[in-house]
Amino acid sequence: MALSIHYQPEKTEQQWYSHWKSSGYFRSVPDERVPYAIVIPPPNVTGVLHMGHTLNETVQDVLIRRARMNGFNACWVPGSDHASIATEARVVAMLKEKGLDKSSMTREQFLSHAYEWREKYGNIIYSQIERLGCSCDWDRVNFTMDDHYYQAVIRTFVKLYEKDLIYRGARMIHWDPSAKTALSDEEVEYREVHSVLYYVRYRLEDPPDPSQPWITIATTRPETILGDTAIAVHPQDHRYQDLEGRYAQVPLIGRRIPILFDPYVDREFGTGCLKITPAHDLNDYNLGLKHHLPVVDVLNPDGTMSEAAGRYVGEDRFQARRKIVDDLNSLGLLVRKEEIQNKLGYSQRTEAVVEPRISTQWFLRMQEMAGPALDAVMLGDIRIHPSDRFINAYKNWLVDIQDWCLSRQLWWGQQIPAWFDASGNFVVAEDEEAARQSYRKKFPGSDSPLTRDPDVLDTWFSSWIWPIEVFRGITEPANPDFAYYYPTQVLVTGHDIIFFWVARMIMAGFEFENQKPFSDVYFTGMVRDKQGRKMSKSLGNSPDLLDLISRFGADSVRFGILISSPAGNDLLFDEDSCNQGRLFCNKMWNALKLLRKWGDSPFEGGNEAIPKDLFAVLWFEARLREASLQVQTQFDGFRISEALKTLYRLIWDDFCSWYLEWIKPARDQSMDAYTLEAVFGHFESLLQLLHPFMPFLTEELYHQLRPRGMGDDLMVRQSLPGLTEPDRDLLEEGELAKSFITAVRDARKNNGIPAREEIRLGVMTSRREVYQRMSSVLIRQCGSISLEFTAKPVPDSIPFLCGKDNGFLIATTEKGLPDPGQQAEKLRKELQYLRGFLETVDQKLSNPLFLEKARPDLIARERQKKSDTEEKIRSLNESLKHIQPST
RNA sequence: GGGAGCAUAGCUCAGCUGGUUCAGAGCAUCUGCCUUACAAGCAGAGGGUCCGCGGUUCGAAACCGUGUGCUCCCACCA
Repeated sequence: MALSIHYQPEKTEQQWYSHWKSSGYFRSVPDERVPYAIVIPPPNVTGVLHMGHTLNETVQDVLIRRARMNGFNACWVPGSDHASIATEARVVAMLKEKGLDKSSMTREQFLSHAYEWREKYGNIIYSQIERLGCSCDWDRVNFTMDDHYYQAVIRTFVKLYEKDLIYRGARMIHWDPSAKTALSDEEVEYREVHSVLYYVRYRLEDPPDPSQPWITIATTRPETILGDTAIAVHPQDHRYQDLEGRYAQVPLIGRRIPILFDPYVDREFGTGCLKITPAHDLNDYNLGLKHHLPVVDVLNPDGTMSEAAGRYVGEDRFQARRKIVDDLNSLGLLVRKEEIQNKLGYSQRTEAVVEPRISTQWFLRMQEMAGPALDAVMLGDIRIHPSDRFINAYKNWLVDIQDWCLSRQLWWGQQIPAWFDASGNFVVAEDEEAARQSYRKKFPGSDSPLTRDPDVLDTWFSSWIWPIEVFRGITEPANPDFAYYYPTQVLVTGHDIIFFWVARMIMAGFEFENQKPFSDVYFTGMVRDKQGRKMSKSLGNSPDLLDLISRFGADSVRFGILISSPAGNDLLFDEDSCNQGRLFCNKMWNALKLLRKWGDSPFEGGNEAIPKDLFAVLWFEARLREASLQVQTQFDGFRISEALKTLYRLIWDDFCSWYLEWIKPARDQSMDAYTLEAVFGHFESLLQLLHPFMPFLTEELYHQLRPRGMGDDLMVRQSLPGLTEPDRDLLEEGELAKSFITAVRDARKNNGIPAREEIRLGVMTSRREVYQRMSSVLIRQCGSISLEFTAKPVPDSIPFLCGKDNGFLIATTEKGLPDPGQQAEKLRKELQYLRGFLETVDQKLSNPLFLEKARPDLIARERQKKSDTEEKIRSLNESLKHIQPST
């Protein structure tokens, strides 16, 4: 069957994927092999795969496929995250479109809509992961809202509560007015924005100087003026010394508030007077506590003004700000406005400006858990790659850790297992029955009905046990899977969730299992576009993965994202790199066509098939080993992108451009059986090395190369080329052959001798046997009819230099070659360079300090350099002598 | 305000233990080739103040200090 001109991924990818899947290759169960487990960072259940995922999943698949080929029991656990706040926001929006309002339905009704949504869209992400070729064990899919998982989350909550690590209390927290829920500190993103600083006059009561009846404060949030309960100045601020013990009036509402002295106030900022609104600012809250100030909350949970805001009630906070500024202005209380830069907190999920808000929530004490998590990384029990950048951040976060606000005022998630009686007493238990028992014990005699806390838990409180519970480590702690796979090997994720997820998983690992969750963490960079901008929906610069795959093929996309991905650095993604991947696929496809052609017309010359180009075969053998070792080293250091580059060069340059050309039979000849078998074997080794990166292409080529029996699939072939030291001499000789051929091509080009014009070659060398070994390769590749050894320069030839050896292009006809004057010029330049080089070497060698202090082997190397260079110069001079007469 | 990282060819980046892997790779550019696997290809070439300054050293792209310029993280200055 004739092979198509180009590789056609669309014809093979889906087919191979289903073959692998139905053959059970993705499935992993405990056995006697060493496990190699990776848990996927669970994408949001209703999300689609973006380029960041593409990078992460590809890296994971590369690691897991390579581990599988290396004989490990590789297990990649897929799954998804219920993503409480993000998903709930989307479901609410979807309902709104249908004319339904969350607030008018029961929890059960809402959840049934949410589950319906999940049923409808929750599997999209999995099919995209499949399209990418990921070898996940699909029998192990976990979802953070699965029954067992839900149960596990509840159980950990109860455990921590019983250890007194979870508490409930009123604190100032970050509030998302759009999602109407509390957030953790980590879910707030600060952005630099342009703001207006308003200078507002407050009337002083009984002013010490009646001509100065005002005190002016500066604020960026005039709408919170209505919640002011004091004004503060610095105790040493001479401007305000006479205000001690006096009172001022809040504009618009006339509330009487004290003027306090507190060193917290920055005298340099604004007017040096600070308005204090304990309900709406963390610092003010703390000052309020210190000075026993009342708290006036002027905002509703949805960000509108509350009853306390008087006539502004019901207005949106930003609307109210404008109105209040207008009102202050018309009352003559607005002194001036000033543009300033400041930072505002935004909700990571909804983009709403967060409000500091006093609220009763559930918190987890983190201090105690931070210790083991810190030690694990600092002592190297868990290794972070690349380490330098992230260890510090990790350390700082843990050292200065804050308690974790766990509760969210949402419905989509694990409902907090706390039950309250009518008077606010509560118990924490795994289920209602247990809660009742516990309640009776704790509050004997009281028989109030119990209602469950309506709030759910932070999504990250469920994902932090991911590496444990995907193996049922919490709900069925004694099960064999958990014992076998935990701890897992590698976690591959973006560095943006180091605190959200990675640090907390490490804590959970030690807290619940007394054991790290993984040994290595590999942080990928953020995927950016060509101009370095973050990929985002609003910029429209995030390519559609399925579209990319349909245009380039999954392997090319994998290639494209990996080749531009230096470890840990942000990567600038450009479609062109996928195209480069596509060209690479074609290159290999064409190599296959060549091999097939050779295989189709085998050598007819009898049994004594003497390999003509044994040198080439042995050289490539060595080169393959060398590259395999490099690749292994690169994998060991998680330099995945480098490993792919190594293979790319090995395949394109060494295999295709050199090796295949070297062994290519002459036009009317066939390939001998030995070489044929060798090159087929080499190709298979290359396919295997490349398979983790480009699984579809390599599997297809593996089967196209020759017929295979049942179950002989590349994906499960477990014999990666052995890691034995290559023959260094052979490698060096291969390089010599390459540079000789290049030198001849260069000389041809410089002297206008077409590639097909026959020549003879002469070489003046001390390594005759080496040249003899590769002579057939050199002769053919140089378009020569012979290679002659000569003791002195050949007259009327074009000389060139190859290493220390002199080479000569010799004419085969009477007509001769063009005037070598051109070439002489080139050689003179070379000579000049060599003389300069020799000078630097001589300088070193004549420096007594160098001879005294440098390592002996380095001195020997310099001496070698010197004699080599001198020899080259001698050779060149001699060649030039023979050219000169004719110029 | 605190901390971290980066600066090497037009672009994106390697360069690990200071010295023959030392100034590299890919892409881009230029030149010549429709050579019987591949023109989506082949062959060849050009291209650099290794950010500036100072120091350590026999020797620095690499180590130290410093300046400059980007990037990121953390932090409650209205």
